[in-house]
Amino acid sequence: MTWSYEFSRPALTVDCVVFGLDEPELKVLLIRRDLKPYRGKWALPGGFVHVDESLEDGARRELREETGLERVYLEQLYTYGDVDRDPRERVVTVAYYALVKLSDHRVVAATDARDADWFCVHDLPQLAFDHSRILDAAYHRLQNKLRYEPIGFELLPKKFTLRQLQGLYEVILDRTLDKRNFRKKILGMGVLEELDETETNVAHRAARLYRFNPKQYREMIKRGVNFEI
Amino acid sequence: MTWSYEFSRPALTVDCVVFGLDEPELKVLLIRRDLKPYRGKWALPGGFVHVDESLEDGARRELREETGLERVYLEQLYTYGDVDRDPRERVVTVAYYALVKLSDHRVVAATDARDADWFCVHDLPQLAFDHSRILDAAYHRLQNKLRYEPIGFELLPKKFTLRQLQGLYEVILDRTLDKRNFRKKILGMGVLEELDETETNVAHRAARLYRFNPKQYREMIKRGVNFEI
DNA sequence: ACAAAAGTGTTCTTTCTACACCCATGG
DNA sequence: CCATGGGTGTAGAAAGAACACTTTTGT
Repeated sequence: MTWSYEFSRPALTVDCVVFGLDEPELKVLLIRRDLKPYRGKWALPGGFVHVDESLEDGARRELREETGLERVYLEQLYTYGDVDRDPRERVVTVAYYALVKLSDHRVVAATDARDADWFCVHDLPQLAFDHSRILDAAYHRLQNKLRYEPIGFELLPKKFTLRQLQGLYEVILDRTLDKRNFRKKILGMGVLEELDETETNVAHRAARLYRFNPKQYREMIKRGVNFEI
Repeated sequence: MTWSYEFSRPALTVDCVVFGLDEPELKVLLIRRDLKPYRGKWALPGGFVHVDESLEDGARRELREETGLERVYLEQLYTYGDVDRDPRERVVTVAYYALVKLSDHRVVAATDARDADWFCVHDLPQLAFDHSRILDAAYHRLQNKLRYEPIGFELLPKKFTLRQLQGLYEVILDRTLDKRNFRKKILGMGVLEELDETETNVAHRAARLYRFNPKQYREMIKRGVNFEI
Protein backbone atom coordinates (compact mmCIF):
# COMPACT_ATOMS: atom_id res chain seq x y z
CA MET A 1 0.00 0.00 0.00
CA THR A 2 1.86 3.07 -1.23
CA TRP A 3 1.02 6.66 -2.02
CA SER A 4 3.25 6.80 -5.04
CA TYR A 5 0.70 6.98 -7.80
CA GLU A 6 -1.19 9.85 -6.23
CA PHE A 7 -1.07 11.62 -9.58
CA SER A 8 -2.91 9.05 -11.68
CA ARG A 9 -6.09 8.06 -9.91
CA PRO A 10 -9.05 6.63 -11.74
CA ALA A 11 -11.99 9.00 -11.94
CA LEU A 12 -15.07 7.95 -9.98
CA THR A 13 -18.66 8.29 -11.09
CA VAL A 14 -22.09 7.00 -10.09
CA ASP A 15 -24.77 5.83 -12.52
CA CYS A 16 -28.39 5.03 -11.76
CA VAL A 17 -30.78 2.59 -13.36
CA VAL A 18 -34.19 4.08 -12.58
CA PHE A 19 -37.12 1.69 -12.85
CA GLY A 20 -40.71 2.87 -12.99
CA LEU A 21 -43.93 0.98 -13.50
CA ASP A 22 -46.07 2.41 -16.27
CA GLU A 23 -48.80 -0.18 -16.09
CA PRO A 24 -48.65 -2.66 -17.51
CA GLU A 25 -45.04 -1.97 -18.55
CA LEU A 26 -41.79 -1.77 -16.64
CA LYS A 27 -39.77 1.21 -17.82
CA VAL A 28 -36.33 2.66 -17.36
CA LEU A 29 -35.40 6.33 -17.36
CA LEU A 30 -32.65 7.31 -19.78
CA ILE A 31 -30.99 10.57 -20.69
CA ARG A 32 -29.72 11.66 -24.04
CA ARG A 33 -26.10 12.70 -23.90
CA ASP A 34 -25.24 16.16 -25.13
CA LEU A 35 -21.50 15.81 -24.62
CA LYS A 36 -18.64 14.38 -26.56
CA PRO A 37 -18.27 10.66 -26.39
CA TYR A 38 -21.47 8.95 -27.46
CA ARG A 39 -23.08 12.34 -28.06
CA GLY A 40 -26.76 11.90 -28.88
CA LYS A 41 -26.82 8.36 -27.52
CA TRP A 42 -29.01 7.39 -24.57
CA ALA A 43 -27.32 6.78 -21.25
CA LEU A 44 -28.00 6.18 -17.58
CA PRO A 45 -28.28 9.29 -15.45
CA GLY A 46 -25.10 9.78 -13.44
CA GLY A 47 -21.96 11.78 -13.00
CA PHE A 48 -18.82 12.37 -11.01
CA VAL A 49 -18.68 11.76 -7.29
CA HIS A 50 -17.71 14.83 -5.32
CA VAL A 51 -14.92 14.46 -2.85
CA ASP A 52 -17.12 15.58 0.04
CA GLU A 53 -20.20 13.44 -0.53
CA SER A 54 -20.85 9.74 0.01
CA LEU A 55 -21.53 7.49 -2.96
CA GLU A 56 -25.22 7.31 -2.23
CA ASP A 57 -25.42 11.06 -1.74
CA GLY A 58 -23.70 11.49 -5.07
CA ALA A 59 -26.17 9.18 -6.74
CA ARG A 60 -29.11 11.07 -5.21
CA ARG A 61 -27.64 14.41 -6.22
CA GLU A 62 -27.13 13.31 -9.80
CA LEU A 63 -30.65 11.93 -9.93
CA ARG A 64 -32.03 15.21 -8.68
CA GLU A 65 -29.94 17.31 -11.06
CA GLU A 66 -30.54 15.21 -14.13
CA THR A 67 -34.07 13.93 -13.64
CA GLY A 68 -35.66 15.89 -10.81
CA LEU A 69 -36.29 12.71 -8.82
CA GLU A 70 -35.99 12.78 -5.03
CA ARG A 71 -36.68 10.47 -2.12
CA VAL A 72 -36.67 7.33 -4.20
CA TYR A 73 -35.71 3.81 -3.18
CA LEU A 74 -32.03 3.49 -4.04
CA GLU A 75 -29.67 0.58 -3.70
CA GLN A 76 -26.11 -0.02 -4.75
CA LEU A 77 -25.79 -2.56 -7.53
CA TYR A 78 -22.19 -3.17 -8.58
CA THR A 79 -19.03 -1.29 -9.41
CA TYR A 80 -17.70 -1.34 -12.96
CA GLY A 81 -14.03 -0.72 -13.46
CA ASP A 82 -12.83 -2.14 -16.75
CA VAL A 83 -9.86 -0.14 -17.91
CA ASP A 84 -11.34 0.91 -21.23
CA ARG A 85 -15.00 1.34 -20.33
CA ASP A 86 -14.68 5.08 -21.01
CA PRO A 87 -12.70 6.08 -24.12
CA ARG A 88 -11.48 9.35 -22.59
CA GLU A 89 -9.73 8.15 -19.49
CA ARG A 90 -9.98 5.63 -16.71
CA VAL A 91 -13.40 5.94 -15.09
CA VAL A 92 -14.73 3.61 -12.42
CA THR A 93 -18.46 3.82 -11.85
CA VAL A 94 -20.52 2.71 -8.91
CA ALA A 95 -23.90 1.69 -10.27
CA TYR A 96 -27.14 2.07 -8.31
CA TYR A 97 -30.67 1.17 -9.13
CA ALA A 98 -33.72 3.14 -8.11
CA LEU A 99 -37.41 2.31 -7.90
CA VAL A 100 -39.87 5.14 -8.31
CA LYS A 101 -43.62 5.49 -8.07
CA LEU A 102 -44.56 6.89 -11.43
CA SER A 103 -47.84 7.96 -9.85
CA ASP A 104 -45.89 10.49 -7.74
CA HIS A 105 -43.43 11.43 -10.45
CA ARG A 106 -45.47 11.74 -13.61
CA VAL A 107 -43.47 14.64 -14.96
CA VAL A 108 -39.80 13.95 -14.94
CA ALA A 109 -38.09 14.77 -18.16
CA ALA A 110 -36.20 17.83 -19.29
CA THR A 111 -35.54 19.13 -15.78
CA ASP A 112 -32.11 20.14 -16.84
CA ALA A 113 -33.03 21.12 -20.38
CA ARG A 114 -31.86 17.61 -21.13
CA ASP A 115 -33.72 15.04 -23.10
CA ALA A 116 -34.98 12.37 -20.72
CA ASP A 117 -37.44 9.60 -21.43
CA TRP A 118 -38.85 6.32 -20.17
CA PHE A 119 -38.15 3.16 -22.17
CA CYS A 120 -39.64 -0.30 -21.91
CA VAL A 121 -37.17 -2.69 -20.37
CA HIS A 122 -37.67 -5.03 -23.29
CA ASP A 123 -37.32 -2.43 -26.00
CA LEU A 124 -34.26 -0.37 -25.26
CA PRO A 125 -32.17 1.81 -27.54
CA GLN A 126 -28.42 1.39 -27.88
CA LEU A 127 -26.75 2.86 -24.84
CA ALA A 128 -23.50 4.75 -24.30
CA PHE A 129 -20.45 3.20 -22.59
CA ASP A 130 -21.15 -0.15 -20.90
CA HIS A 131 -24.56 1.03 -19.78
CA SER A 132 -26.45 -1.83 -21.43
CA ARG A 133 -24.50 -4.25 -19.33
CA ILE A 134 -25.24 -2.25 -16.19
CA LEU A 135 -28.90 -2.09 -17.04
CA ASP A 136 -29.06 -5.85 -17.60
CA ALA A 137 -27.44 -6.45 -14.23
CA ALA A 138 -29.89 -4.09 -12.56
CA TYR A 139 -32.85 -5.83 -14.13
CA HIS A 140 -31.60 -9.23 -13.00
CA ARG A 141 -31.03 -7.90 -9.52
CA LEU A 142 -34.54 -6.50 -9.47
CA GLN A 143 -35.96 -9.84 -10.59
CA ASN A 144 -34.10 -11.69 -7.86
CA LYS A 145 -34.70 -9.21 -5.10
CA LEU A 146 -38.39 -8.93 -5.87
CA ARG A 147 -38.84 -12.58 -5.03
CA TYR A 148 -37.69 -12.34 -1.45
CA GLU A 149 -37.94 -8.72 -0.40
CA PRO A 150 -40.93 -6.41 -0.41
CA ILE A 151 -39.47 -3.88 -2.82
CA GLY A 152 -42.27 -4.11 -5.36
CA PHE A 153 -44.33 -1.68 -3.32
CA GLU A 154 -41.81 1.04 -4.16
CA LEU A 155 -43.13 0.94 -7.70
CA LEU A 156 -46.83 1.17 -6.87
CA PRO A 157 -48.95 3.98 -5.43
CA LYS A 158 -49.51 3.74 -1.68
CA LYS A 159 -52.94 2.25 -2.23
CA PHE A 160 -53.17 -0.48 -4.81
CA THR A 161 -55.25 -3.47 -5.82
CA LEU A 162 -54.05 -7.05 -5.66
CA ARG A 163 -54.38 -7.15 -9.42
CA GLN A 164 -51.89 -4.29 -9.73
CA LEU A 165 -49.50 -6.03 -7.40
CA GLN A 166 -49.76 -9.29 -9.31
CA GLY A 167 -49.28 -7.45 -12.60
CA LEU A 168 -46.13 -5.91 -11.19
CA TYR A 169 -44.74 -9.30 -10.25
CA GLU A 170 -45.67 -10.70 -13.62
CA VAL A 171 -44.06 -7.99 -15.68
CA ILE A 172 -40.85 -8.00 -13.65
CA LEU A 173 -40.49 -11.76 -13.29
CA ASP A 174 -41.62 -12.11 -16.90
CA ARG A 175 -44.08 -14.92 -16.30
CA THR A 176 -47.72 -15.31 -15.45
CA LEU A 177 -48.81 -16.17 -11.93
CA ASP A 178 -51.90 -17.97 -10.75
CA LYS A 179 -54.35 -15.43 -9.35
CA ARG A 180 -55.65 -17.54 -6.49
CA ASN A 181 -52.26 -18.80 -5.39
CA PHE A 182 -50.81 -15.32 -5.55
CA ARG A 183 -53.53 -13.83 -3.37
CA LYS A 184 -53.38 -16.68 -0.92
CA LYS A 185 -49.66 -16.26 -0.52
CA ILE A 186 -49.42 -12.51 -0.25
CA LEU A 187 -52.43 -12.16 2.04
CA GLY A 188 -51.23 -15.06 4.14
CA MET A 189 -48.06 -13.16 4.98
CA GLY A 190 -50.09 -10.54 6.76
CA VAL A 191 -48.15 -7.53 5.54
CA LEU A 192 -51.00 -6.00 3.57
CA GLU A 193 -53.59 -3.81 5.20
CA GLU A 194 -57.04 -4.18 3.73
CA LEU A 195 -58.55 -0.73 3.30
CA ASP A 196 -62.22 0.25 3.29
CA GLU A 197 -61.79 1.66 -0.16
CA THR A 198 -62.12 0.42 -3.69
CA GLU A 199 -60.95 1.48 -7.11
CA THR A 200 -62.87 4.21 -8.89
CA ASN A 201 -63.58 4.85 -12.54
CA VAL A 202 -63.44 1.27 -13.70
CA ALA A 203 -66.03 -0.21 -16.02
CA HIS A 204 -66.50 -3.32 -13.92
CA ARG A 205 -66.61 -4.39 -10.32
CA ALA A 206 -64.23 -2.19 -8.35
CA ALA A 207 -61.37 -3.97 -6.63
CA ARG A 208 -60.50 -3.49 -2.99
CA LEU A 209 -57.47 -1.34 -2.19
CA TYR A 210 -54.60 -2.47 0.03
CA ARG A 211 -51.61 -0.81 1.61
CA PHE A 212 -48.23 -2.31 2.49
CA ASN A 213 -47.52 -2.17 6.22
CA PRO A 214 -43.76 -2.01 6.87
CA LYS A 215 -44.27 -2.49 10.62
CA GLN A 216 -46.05 -5.79 10.10
CA TYR A 217 -43.29 -6.73 7.68
CA ARG A 218 -40.58 -6.10 10.26
CA GLU A 219 -42.48 -8.17 12.81
CA MET A 220 -42.78 -10.97 10.31
CA ILE A 221 -39.00 -10.87 9.81
CA LYS A 222 -38.42 -10.94 13.56
CA ARG A 223 -40.60 -14.03 13.78
CA GLY A 224 -38.12 -15.59 11.35
CA VAL A 225 -40.67 -15.92 8.57
CA ASN A 226 -39.38 -14.74 5.26
CA PHE A 227 -41.10 -12.88 2.52
CA GLU A 228 -41.08 -14.91 -0.63
CA ILE A 229 -43.31 -14.92 -3.67
CA MET B 1 -21.65 15.77 -15.75
CA THR B 2 -18.79 18.23 -15.65
CA TRP B 3 -15.01 17.99 -15.51
CA SER B 4 -14.62 20.87 -13.17
CA TYR B 5 -13.47 19.10 -10.03
CA GLU B 6 -10.78 17.20 -11.82
CA PHE B 7 -8.34 18.13 -9.08
CA SER B 8 -10.04 16.56 -6.09
CA ARG B 9 -10.89 12.98 -6.84
CA PRO B 10 -11.49 10.38 -4.18
CA ALA B 11 -8.74 7.79 -3.93
CA LEU B 12 -9.74 4.27 -4.93
CA THR B 13 -8.69 1.06 -3.22
CA VAL B 14 -9.69 -2.59 -3.18
CA ASP B 15 -9.96 -4.73 -0.05
CA CYS B 16 -10.39 -8.49 0.16
CA VAL B 17 -12.11 -10.65 2.73
CA VAL B 18 -10.37 -14.02 2.35
CA PHE B 19 -12.22 -17.00 3.78
CA GLY B 20 -10.57 -20.34 4.39
CA LEU B 21 -11.84 -23.52 5.98
CA ASP B 22 -9.59 -24.82 8.73
CA GLU B 23 -11.79 -27.74 9.72
CA PRO B 24 -13.92 -27.45 11.63
CA GLU B 25 -13.55 -23.67 11.71
CA LEU B 26 -14.15 -20.95 9.15
CA LYS B 27 -11.33 -18.46 9.17
CA VAL B 28 -10.46 -15.10 7.68
CA LEU B 29 -7.05 -13.89 6.65
CA LEU B 30 -5.96 -10.57 8.16
CA ILE B 31 -2.85 -8.48 7.93
CA ARG B 32 -1.28 -6.38 10.61
CA ARG B 33 -0.79 -2.80 9.48
CA ASP B 34 2.69 -1.38 9.67
CA LEU B 35 1.74 2.08 8.46
CA LYS B 36 0.38 5.19 10.04
CA PRO B 37 -3.32 5.19 10.70
CA TYR B 38 -4.33 2.16 12.75
CA ARG B 39 -0.70 1.05 12.89
CA GLY B 40 -0.45 -2.36 14.55
CA LYS B 41 -4.16 -3.05 14.07
CA TRP B 42 -5.39 -5.92 11.95
CA ALA B 43 -6.90 -5.12 8.57
CA LEU B 44 -8.14 -6.67 5.36
CA PRO B 45 -5.53 -7.17 2.67
CA GLY B 46 -5.92 -4.51 0.01
CA GLY B 47 -4.48 -1.38 -1.52
CA PHE B 48 -4.74 1.26 -4.19
CA VAL B 49 -6.12 0.49 -7.63
CA HIS B 50 -3.67 1.25 -10.38
CA VAL B 51 -4.91 3.37 -13.23
CA ASP B 52 -4.12 0.67 -15.79
CA GLU B 53 -5.67 -2.37 -14.13
CA SER B 54 -9.28 -3.46 -13.67
CA LEU B 55 -10.74 -3.63 -10.18
CA GLU B 56 -10.57 -7.41 -10.08
CA ASP B 57 -6.99 -7.38 -11.38
CA GLY B 58 -6.13 -4.92 -8.64
CA ALA B 59 -7.70 -7.13 -6.02
CA ARG B 60 -5.77 -10.16 -7.31
CA ARG B 61 -2.51 -8.21 -7.41
CA GLU B 62 -2.91 -6.99 -3.85
CA LEU B 63 -3.77 -10.50 -2.70
CA ARG B 64 -0.65 -11.82 -4.35
CA GLU B 65 1.57 -9.08 -3.00
CA GLU B 66 0.26 -9.14 0.54
CA THR B 67 -0.63 -12.78 1.09
CA GLY B 68 0.93 -14.80 -1.72
CA LEU B 69 -2.48 -16.15 -2.76
CA GLU B 70 -3.21 -16.73 -6.43
CA ARG B 71 -5.96 -18.27 -8.54
CA VAL B 72 -8.59 -18.05 -5.83
CA TYR B 73 -12.33 -17.69 -6.20
CA LEU B 74 -12.97 -13.95 -6.09
CA GLU B 75 -16.18 -11.99 -6.22
CA GLN B 76 -17.03 -8.35 -5.82
CA LEU B 77 -18.98 -7.61 -2.67
CA TYR B 78 -19.83 -3.94 -2.25
CA THR B 79 -18.28 -0.51 -2.54
CA TYR B 80 -17.79 1.58 0.57
CA GLY B 81 -17.60 5.30 0.15
CA ASP B 82 -18.46 7.12 3.38
CA VAL B 83 -16.67 10.43 3.41
CA ASP B 84 -14.79 9.85 6.63
CA ARG B 85 -14.04 6.15 6.45
CA ASP B 86 -10.33 6.93 6.16
CA PRO B 87 -9.00 9.66 8.45
CA ARG B 88 -6.30 10.78 6.01
CA GLU B 89 -8.34 11.65 2.98
CA ARG B 90 -11.31 10.55 0.97
CA VAL B 91 -10.87 6.89 0.04
CA VAL B 92 -13.50 4.79 -1.69
CA THR B 93 -12.90 1.06 -1.51
CA VAL B 94 -14.30 -1.71 -3.65
CA ALA B 95 -14.56 -4.78 -1.43
CA TYR B 96 -14.14 -8.34 -2.71
CA TYR B 97 -14.36 -11.66 -0.99
CA ALA B 98 -12.25 -14.68 -1.77
CA LEU B 99 -12.59 -18.37 -1.02
CA VAL B 100 -9.41 -20.42 -0.77
CA LYS B 101 -8.61 -24.07 -0.28
CA LEU B 102 -6.44 -24.07 2.81
CA SER B 103 -5.28 -27.51 1.75
CA ASP B 104 -3.53 -25.92 -1.24
CA HIS B 105 -2.40 -22.81 0.60
CA ARG B 106 -1.23 -24.03 3.98
CA VAL B 107 1.61 -21.55 4.19
CA VAL B 108 0.48 -18.06 3.53
CA ALA B 109 1.72 -15.54 6.02
CA ALA B 110 4.65 -13.17 5.97
CA THR B 111 5.11 -13.24 2.19
CA ASP B 112 5.78 -9.55 2.27
CA ALA B 113 7.59 -9.56 5.61
CA ARG B 114 4.20 -8.58 6.92
CA ASP B 115 2.35 -10.16 9.75
CA ALA B 116 -0.56 -12.19 8.39
CA ASP B 117 -2.75 -14.64 10.20
CA TRP B 118 -6.00 -16.59 10.03
CA PHE B 119 -8.75 -15.72 12.54
CA CYS B 120 -11.96 -17.52 13.39
CA VAL B 121 -14.92 -15.69 11.94
CA HIS B 122 -16.55 -15.71 15.35
CA ASP B 123 -13.52 -14.51 17.29
CA LEU B 124 -12.08 -11.55 15.47
CA PRO B 125 -9.79 -8.80 16.70
CA GLN B 126 -10.65 -5.12 16.33
CA LEU B 127 -10.05 -4.08 12.78
CA ALA B 128 -8.77 -0.90 11.16
CA PHE B 129 -11.04 1.53 9.27
CA ASP B 130 -14.53 0.18 8.57
CA HIS B 131 -13.16 -3.29 7.91
CA SER B 132 -15.34 -4.99 10.53
CA ARG B 133 -18.37 -3.81 8.68
CA ILE B 134 -16.98 -5.07 5.40
CA LEU B 135 -16.15 -8.41 6.93
CA ASP B 136 -19.67 -8.76 8.34
CA ALA B 137 -21.15 -8.02 4.95
CA ALA B 138 -18.86 -10.58 3.33
CA TYR B 139 -19.83 -13.23 5.83
CA HIS B 140 -23.52 -12.58 5.27
CA ARG B 141 -23.02 -12.71 1.53
CA LEU B 142 -21.20 -16.00 1.88
CA GLN B 143 -24.02 -17.42 4.01
CA ASN B 144 -26.62 -16.41 1.48
CA LYS B 145 -24.70 -17.41 -1.61
CA LEU B 146 -23.77 -20.78 -0.17
CA ARG B 147 -27.41 -21.74 -0.04
CA TYR B 148 -28.05 -21.45 -3.75
CA GLU B 149 -24.71 -21.60 -5.50
CA PRO B 150 -22.07 -24.30 -5.41
CA ILE B 151 -19.32 -22.10 -3.99
CA GLY B 152 -18.65 -24.25 -0.94
CA PHE B 153 -16.43 -26.50 -3.00
CA GLU B 154 -13.97 -23.63 -3.35
CA LEU B 155 -13.15 -24.09 0.33
CA LEU B 156 -12.60 -27.85 0.26
CA PRO B 157 -9.88 -29.99 -1.30
CA LYS B 158 -10.79 -31.43 -4.70
CA LYS B 159 -11.66 -34.76 -3.11
CA PHE B 160 -13.76 -34.61 0.01
CA THR B 161 -16.18 -36.65 2.08
CA LEU B 162 -19.85 -35.86 2.49
CA ARG B 163 -19.16 -35.31 6.16
CA GLN B 164 -16.65 -32.58 5.30
CA LEU B 165 -19.13 -30.96 2.97
CA GLN B 166 -21.86 -31.04 5.57
CA GLY B 167 -19.49 -29.65 8.19
CA LEU B 168 -18.70 -26.79 5.83
CA TYR B 169 -22.37 -25.95 5.41
CA GLU B 170 -22.92 -26.19 9.14
CA VAL B 171 -20.08 -23.91 10.13
CA ILE B 172 -20.93 -21.29 7.54
CA LEU B 173 -24.69 -21.35 7.98
CA ASP B 174 -24.16 -21.62 11.72
CA ARG B 175 -26.68 -24.40 12.32
CA THR B 176 -26.74 -28.15 12.35
CA LEU B 177 -28.13 -30.11 9.43
CA ASP B 178 -29.68 -33.55 9.35
CA LYS B 179 -27.19 -36.04 7.96
CA ARG B 180 -29.63 -38.16 5.98
CA ASN B 181 -31.54 -35.23 4.52
CA PHE B 182 -28.32 -33.47 3.58
CA ARG B 183 -26.94 -36.49 1.76
CA LYS B 184 -30.23 -37.17 0.02
CA LYS B 185 -30.42 -33.60 -1.22
CA ILE B 186 -26.86 -33.11 -2.37
CA LEU B 187 -26.57 -36.52 -4.00
CA GLY B 188 -29.99 -36.09 -5.59
CA MET B 189 -28.73 -33.06 -7.48
CA GLY B 190 -26.26 -35.21 -9.37
CA VAL B 191 -23.36 -32.78 -9.28
CA LEU B 192 -21.08 -34.94 -7.17
CA GLU B 193 -18.95 -37.66 -8.66
CA GLU B 194 -18.55 -40.68 -6.46
CA LEU B 195 -14.90 -41.76 -6.50
CA ASP B 196 -13.45 -45.22 -5.92
CA GLU B 197 -11.45 -43.88 -3.05
CA THR B 198 -11.90 -43.45 0.65
CA GLU B 199 -10.34 -41.44 3.44
CA THR B 200 -7.07 -42.63 4.91
CA ASN B 201 -5.61 -42.38 8.39
CA VAL B 202 -8.86 -42.28 10.26
CA ALA B 203 -9.51 -44.36 13.37
CA HIS B 204 -12.87 -45.57 12.19
CA ARG B 205 -14.63 -46.63 9.05
CA ALA B 206 -13.24 -44.61 6.16
CA ALA B 207 -15.69 -42.43 4.27
CA ARG B 208 -16.06 -42.38 0.53
CA LEU B 209 -14.54 -39.47 -1.38
CA TYR B 210 -16.47 -37.32 -3.82
CA ARG B 211 -15.60 -34.63 -6.34
CA PHE B 212 -17.67 -31.70 -7.55
CA ASN B 213 -18.38 -31.86 -11.26
CA PRO B 214 -18.87 -28.36 -12.71
CA LYS B 215 -20.01 -29.75 -16.05
CA GLN B 216 -22.87 -31.65 -14.45
CA TYR B 217 -23.68 -28.49 -12.51
CA ARG B 218 -23.95 -26.42 -15.67
CA GLU B 219 -26.21 -29.03 -17.23
CA MET B 220 -28.39 -28.98 -14.17
CA ILE B 221 -28.70 -25.19 -14.49
CA LYS B 222 -29.60 -25.52 -18.16
CA ARG B 223 -32.36 -27.94 -17.22
CA GLY B 224 -33.74 -25.13 -15.09
CA VAL B 225 -33.15 -26.98 -11.85
CA ASN B 226 -31.52 -24.86 -9.23
CA PHE B 227 -28.93 -25.73 -6.67
CA GLU B 228 -30.26 -25.15 -3.21
CA ILE B 229 -29.40 -26.60 0.15
C1' DA C 1 -14.54 -56.29 21.68
C1' DC C 2 -15.05 -51.58 21.69
C1' DA C 3 -15.14 -46.86 20.02
C1' DA C 4 -16.17 -43.88 16.35
C1' DA C 5 -18.06 -42.43 12.50
C1' DA C 6 -20.29 -44.24 7.87
C1' DG C 7 -24.14 -45.25 5.68
C1' DT C 8 -29.10 -45.91 4.80
C1' DG C 9 -35.58 -45.38 4.48
C1' DT C 10 -39.86 -44.19 5.98
C1' DT C 11 -43.51 -41.38 7.75
C1' DC C 12 -45.60 -37.17 8.51
C1' DT C 13 -46.19 -32.35 7.67
C1' DT C 14 -46.00 -28.46 4.97
C1' DT C 15 -45.86 -26.16 0.80
C1' DC C 16 -46.83 -25.84 -4.09
C1' DT C 17 -49.58 -26.35 -8.14
C1' DA C 18 -53.41 -26.76 -11.03
C1' DC C 19 -57.84 -25.59 -11.88
C1' DA C 20 -63.45 -23.12 -12.71
C1' DC C 21 -67.26 -20.70 -11.31
C1' DC C 22 -70.30 -17.03 -9.40
C1' DC C 23 -70.46 -12.03 -8.24
C1' DA C 24 -70.55 -7.03 -8.51
C1' DT C 25 -70.40 -3.00 -11.21
C1' DG C 26 -70.69 0.33 -15.09
C1' DG C 27 -72.11 1.16 -19.50
C1' DC D 1 -78.52 -7.44 -19.92
C1' DC D 2 -74.02 -7.88 -21.05
C1' DA D 3 -69.05 -7.30 -20.75
C1' DT D 4 -65.36 -7.09 -17.66
C1' DG D 5 -62.60 -8.19 -14.22
C1' DG D 6 -63.17 -9.32 -8.79
C1' DG D 7 -63.18 -12.68 -5.71
C1' DT D 8 -63.08 -17.43 -3.76
C1' DG D 9 -61.60 -23.32 -2.27
C1' DT D 10 -60.02 -27.88 -2.91
C1' DA D 11 -57.41 -31.88 -4.12
C1' DG D 12 -53.30 -34.02 -5.63
C1' DA D 13 -48.14 -33.71 -5.98
C1' DA D 14 -43.84 -32.49 -4.36
C1' DA D 15 -40.67 -31.09 -1.07
C1' DG D 16 -39.08 -30.72 3.60
C1' DA D 17 -38.44 -32.29 8.44
C1' DA D 18 -38.00 -35.63 11.95
C1' DC D 19 -36.12 -39.68 13.37
C1' DA D 20 -32.65 -44.83 14.82
C1' DC D 21 -30.26 -48.58 13.76
C1' DT D 22 -26.69 -51.52 11.36
C1' DT D 23 -22.05 -51.61 9.19
C1' DT D 24 -17.24 -50.94 8.77
C1' DT D 25 -12.77 -50.07 10.37
C1' DG D 26 -8.81 -49.16 13.50
C1' DT D 27 -7.00 -49.67 17.94
